[in-house]
Amino acid sequence: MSNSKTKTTKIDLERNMEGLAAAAECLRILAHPVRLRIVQLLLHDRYTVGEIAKDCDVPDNVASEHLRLMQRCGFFTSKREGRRVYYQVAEPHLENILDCVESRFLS
Amino acid sequence: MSNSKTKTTKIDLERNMEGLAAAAECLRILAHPVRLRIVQLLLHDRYTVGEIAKDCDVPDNVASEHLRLMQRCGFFTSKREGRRVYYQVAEPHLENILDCVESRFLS
DNA sequence: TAGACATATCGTAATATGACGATATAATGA
DNA sequence: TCATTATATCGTCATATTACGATATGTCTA
Repeated sequence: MSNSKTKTTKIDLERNMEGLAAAAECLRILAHPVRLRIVQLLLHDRYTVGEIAKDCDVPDNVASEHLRLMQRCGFFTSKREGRRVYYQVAEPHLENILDCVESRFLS
Repeated sequence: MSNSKTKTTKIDLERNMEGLAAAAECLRILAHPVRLRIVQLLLHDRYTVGEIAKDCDVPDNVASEHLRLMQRCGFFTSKREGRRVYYQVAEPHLENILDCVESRFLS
């Protein structure tokens, strides 16, 4: 097991595991077909709950729950305008991750 | 909702959703701290079940189950040598995805 | 202010996931 | 062959996730 080229301290390993734990949480959020679709949409423009629900073919409350989940972990922000609420991307790394996903699964 | 620049057919949308469904499955597999650690390890070298279990600080059978899961979805292959079984990466895109993850969560 | 519309939240039931202990299989060596 | 080591599999329980219907909240307009 000691075939690594660079020295790694116990602190480094702890940091690494903490980072991976945080990453796993975010990936779990992302790991849902409707939520991936929502990310895809919001990377191109902002949308209301209703628009997203219609595009994804799910009830409004389900769309709202997905959006809340992703807002909680920092992916999106929302802004009410009248009776509508617009969501938009807040986490810049989402673009990179979706690029990876798309290059593997959509070609 | 019709503010897209390029035309998208119904077929395209179906393909897209299918791709996203497949992506979601893979992301679910990836979305676990121990499994992310295993991917990290195997991207650098091949390892046995026991080595992985020790590094990740989990029982051997748990490591074995994680490895089986990731082998089932095509991430890894395994090769027995004597009583040991070596696992190694089979899916080249794992490197890209882990790069994304690391650039966001380990810096 | 009443009703309609858009969104959010809550309770719940079905299903999936994760970890564990026990046991099974495979390979080695005494 | 028997004991040991390495890995795999199984049954099970605790917990997490998801979707759904019902209801609540916020906003607009008649």
